[in-house]
Amino acid sequence: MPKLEEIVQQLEETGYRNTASRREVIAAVLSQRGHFAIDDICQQVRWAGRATVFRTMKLLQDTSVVCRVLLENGNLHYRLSSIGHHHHLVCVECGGVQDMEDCVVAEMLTRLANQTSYAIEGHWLEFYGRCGDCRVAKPELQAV
Amino acid sequence: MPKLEEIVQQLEETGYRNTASRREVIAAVLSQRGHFAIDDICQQVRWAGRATVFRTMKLLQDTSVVCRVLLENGNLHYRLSSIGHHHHLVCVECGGVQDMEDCVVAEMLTRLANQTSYAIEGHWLEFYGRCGDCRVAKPELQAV
DNA sequence: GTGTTTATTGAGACGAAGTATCAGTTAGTT
DNA sequence: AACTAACTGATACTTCGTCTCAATAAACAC
Ligand SMILES: [Mn+2]
Ligand SMILES: [Mn+2]
Ligand SMILES: [Zn+2]
Ligand SMILES: [Zn+2]
Repeated sequence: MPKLEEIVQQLEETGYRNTASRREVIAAVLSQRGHFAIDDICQQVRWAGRATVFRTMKLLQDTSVVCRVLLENGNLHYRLSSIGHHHHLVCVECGGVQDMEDCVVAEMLTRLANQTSYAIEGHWLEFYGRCGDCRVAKPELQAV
Repeated sequence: MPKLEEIVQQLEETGYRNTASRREVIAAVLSQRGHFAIDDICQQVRWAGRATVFRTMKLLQDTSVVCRVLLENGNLHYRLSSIGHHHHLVCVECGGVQDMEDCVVAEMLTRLANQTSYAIEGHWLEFYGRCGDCRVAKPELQAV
């Protein structure tokens, strides 16, 4: 979990400038718990403009500081990420997210490469369910 | 691949009314090739309003007449679907889509149920790559 | 420090996607 | 024919994200 200074420095080494707005957005992101929408950052930020929030979020995606979480309703959220490529287990009740560090489909990629003529370049995978706590709280609903 | 009359009849049996607008939207959907956006339907339709197109598309999703295709850029498209649960292999160059009838992660679900406290209720999985034809046309780009 | 260059900023316009409202219409039923 | 609940569509609205562009401020060289 990198700190503000580390992130800024890494950006500087890649040629990005160390600006006050950028720092404010990154600080707001680092203060988040769980997953959050871009709009959450926009509201938490004082002077940084909306466009800058979007621009900075894209930078943080590219540098793997945050990962994207596709909610079941289609909304796109973000989340601090200390690991590389991974997938999510999202609780549809409490919104809790669990990282799955082992990529389930990695082993599938070579199989796909053989069975089809496609060259696989990427994939999107999210799991939805109800976490243990929520199942205890409302046991009447059970997965099929 | 169900025909218009079959779809309408199935909807009627579920309590939905057989209306002219609904038929027009469904007919437009059935005329599509490959994947399409809702806006494509809105433009192809004469009298049916935009709200009705969205409403009817939701019906067609629920009855598995169409499936959703999440494009790499985040756009949501639709596609006629004759099969049940499946996933997609999307060519990022030509937009071609190939159905993957075997669900790769099905076997993973029981493993997840054991390893975590989550009750898995659903998942989203899409693959992106370049199809055989596009690879032949522009062989310089190769997947890693 | 001063000046130059170039990336960056933010206000605001814009567009796409989807939802909410609601008075008027229509399908199915009696 | 009358009734009623479902449906429609125009329109307003929200949310998400991009684009533009004049103004600003890093970084760097002197
Ligand atoms: Mn994550
Ligand atoms: Mn499909
Ligand atoms: Zn993966
Ligand atoms: Zn599946």
